[in-house]
Amino acid sequence: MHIYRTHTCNELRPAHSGETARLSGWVFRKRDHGGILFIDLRDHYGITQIVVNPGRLFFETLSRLHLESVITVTGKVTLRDPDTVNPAMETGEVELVAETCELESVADPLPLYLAGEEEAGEEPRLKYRYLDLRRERVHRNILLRSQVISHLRRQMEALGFNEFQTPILTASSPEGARDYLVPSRVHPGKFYALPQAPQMFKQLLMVAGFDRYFQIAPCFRDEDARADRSPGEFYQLDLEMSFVTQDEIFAVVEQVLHSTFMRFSDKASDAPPWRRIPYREAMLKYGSDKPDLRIPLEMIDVTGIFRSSGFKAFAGPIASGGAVVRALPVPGIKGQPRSFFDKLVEYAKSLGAKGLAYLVWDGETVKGPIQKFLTPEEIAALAGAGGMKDGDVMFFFCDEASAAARVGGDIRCKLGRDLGLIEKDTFRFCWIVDFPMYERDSETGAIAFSHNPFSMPQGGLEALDNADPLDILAYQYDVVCNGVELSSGAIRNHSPEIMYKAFALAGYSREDVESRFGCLLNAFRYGAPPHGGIAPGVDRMVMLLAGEENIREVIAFPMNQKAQDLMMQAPAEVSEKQLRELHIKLRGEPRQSGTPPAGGAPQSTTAS
RNA sequence: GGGGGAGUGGCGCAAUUGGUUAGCGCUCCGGACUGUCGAUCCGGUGGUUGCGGGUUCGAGCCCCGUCUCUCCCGCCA
Repeated sequence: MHIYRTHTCNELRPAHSGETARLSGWVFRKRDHGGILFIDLRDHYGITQIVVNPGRLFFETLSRLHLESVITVTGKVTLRDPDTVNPAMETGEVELVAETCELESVADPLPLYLAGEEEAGEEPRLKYRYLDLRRERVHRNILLRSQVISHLRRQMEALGFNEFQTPILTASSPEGARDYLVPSRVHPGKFYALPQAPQMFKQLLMVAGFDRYFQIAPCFRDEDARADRSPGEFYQLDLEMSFVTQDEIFAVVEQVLHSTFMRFSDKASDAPPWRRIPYREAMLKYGSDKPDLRIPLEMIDVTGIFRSSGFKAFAGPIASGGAVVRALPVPGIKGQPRSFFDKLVEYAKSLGAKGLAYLVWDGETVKGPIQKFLTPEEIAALAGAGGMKDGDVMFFFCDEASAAARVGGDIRCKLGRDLGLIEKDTFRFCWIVDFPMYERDSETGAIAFSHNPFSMPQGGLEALDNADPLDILAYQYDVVCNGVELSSGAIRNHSPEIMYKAFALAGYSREDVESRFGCLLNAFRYGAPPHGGIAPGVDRMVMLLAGEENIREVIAFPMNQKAQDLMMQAPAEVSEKQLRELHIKLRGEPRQSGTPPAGGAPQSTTAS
């Protein structure tokens, strides 16, 4: 007999009754009746009830054993009496009657309680992550992640993609997020950077003629966390294809993601081809470039109706500052209490709006704070534009276009949540296409790349030469699911000539481009295939599939919001010897934390 | 860098407008119990209410500072 187990804890069934079996696992729960002891023994696969009868030498030991101790139990598989069957357990028709028992690992009292429904706070959970990961929900999430990644690999290989590795120690990229830097021992004063994405490498693999690349790629960006953004590192299904159009890339992503979402979730999922929404339309209708299409509300532009109206708070900014007015019609909420509208006005102000105007269609009349400023004709025009019926309410957002979109888009989502309008159990996918190539920097007023500077501008060189830069669109696209940006990609600019021009519009000289992107530029001089790609975020995909609101729930060992690993205590100080080898001298004194977290977190060092 | 929320025994939470000795569940420790399945019952240990100052006859609660966690903005080519 195997020294640890003959079966897993989710294997024994009535058919095994009478057999002698051996199980190993963690003591999940104990029910001690003094004369008889029940132990729920848990392993990766499931739970089996162990019965310990009185008289066994190990009865007393087991009854005093702490939860989560690891034991090996050998005994007879026995059918339970019909009235003691537990239908909630997969092994609930049988139990193992212990004859011998080995203690493999005796547990100390636990800092977290695992068998209860209530969940500990994030801090203890992350500090004792190896315990937290035993809990069924997180355990299942991590397993789902493993299966999703495996499925993605098989899909990609079936589509003729080859998986590559690219360097982790590489060069700092001059555009984009803050880099994580790694000092060089051999080259004093020089640094590697961890890749923000394998962007250049995958393009160079296309230049090298490999045609179809993919990688479950680790990406490192020193940016602050969000609920759906892990600080430090995350994974992308990075892919790149040669000799392709945007449509072909879309087809690959639609097939791979759709098959993944169908396979790993019971929720409905939009069948390809997915809706394509131009960036400008998304910003107008949804106030966001990652619209949650489960919310059945859309904004409209009503700037023209207010331009010459008597409502000076809107007409003034439209005339003088180029403000716009966006309207959000919401059906059937005239019966909401006054407090509902007051709270929404306060909420709008908290978002930076000056106020929140609205009109209520109530029977034959239209009421609301701004009704008295508008003529019947103007109100009729609004009713027509928004298709207003009795009971409907129209909210107005007047500001510079991006601010109006931001506030309107936020309130659209809030109303969707608060009014319970979000479609249940559904994944709504869309492509956001035709991103602008450039935008005006809000601080400096200069023209800057709005997204990826390596994207191919629509219209090519001719557009760069002749069009207003702010009107030029890029072959740049995002995949969005339920308001979560899953992926961003582009058809790349593979022409040095177009690249010089594109960068010139953003204020880069030829010399700048050559010094910063010389490698890619040079590669493109020796025969570069037209190519493009995309990189869906694996963590976010798993988060959506697992139904989690927080990305840490699908990462085995996540860092906290301040980019600390509470379990490994990273980042940490290093020895003077290590610093000396790396030619590094710290500039500031170590900062004294007021209260180290329980267990003594590392004191952070300020190297400003 | 900025804004919101939170911080009370090991864990999760409570404590009327500022008013008695800071309560409850779980864990833990001791005891009882032969069919439970979040076992039950009895008893017990465990707290400088994150930290430092202030107001007050009196502070878990109010004020100031500070630290920590979290959500958001900035940031994320």
